[in-house]
Amino acid sequence: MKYWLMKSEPGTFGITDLDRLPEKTDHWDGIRNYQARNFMRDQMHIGDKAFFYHSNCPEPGIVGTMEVVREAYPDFTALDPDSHYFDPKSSPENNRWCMVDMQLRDIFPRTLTLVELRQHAPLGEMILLRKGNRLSIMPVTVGEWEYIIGLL
DNA sequence: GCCAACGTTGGC
DNA sequence: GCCAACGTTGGC
Repeated sequence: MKYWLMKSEPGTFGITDLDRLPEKTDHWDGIRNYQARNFMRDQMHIGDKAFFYHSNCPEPGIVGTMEVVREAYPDFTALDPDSHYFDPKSSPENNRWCMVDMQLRDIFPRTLTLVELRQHAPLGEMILLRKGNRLSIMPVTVGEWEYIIGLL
């Protein structure tokens, strides 16, 4: 089993939005970065766990956990001309993009903010904390996962 | 709203 | 295959 971190803007889709959905499950659509896509397509498996990270908001940070409940399948929003995520270079026969289904596990009692995470030396190597990082889906090591859970 | 960092595109 | 121009991300 692997561990991940997945970013979403709470103004678009936050953890409370996931909490309100049937089965607390949704497809993680709109990933338009090859590295993030490759992680989903090649390495994410049912049962993997992921941190839900709120980005581009007043208090960026980790707000809870999720679990992979469906492995990669075509991201239909790439084929929808009305979608913000429409990709004219994708077709039903050759859709460049994929998504996975995620189910909510825990909502943390407080946000583990980016500011707080940066204060912990054991997390110094986290991809999230590296300068210039922009990945929206990234792997997390077991050590990092357990350390972060321990901060709660 | 600014802007640094980085990814993607496309001309050559 | 290089690289300038452009677009996007996301913290601040």
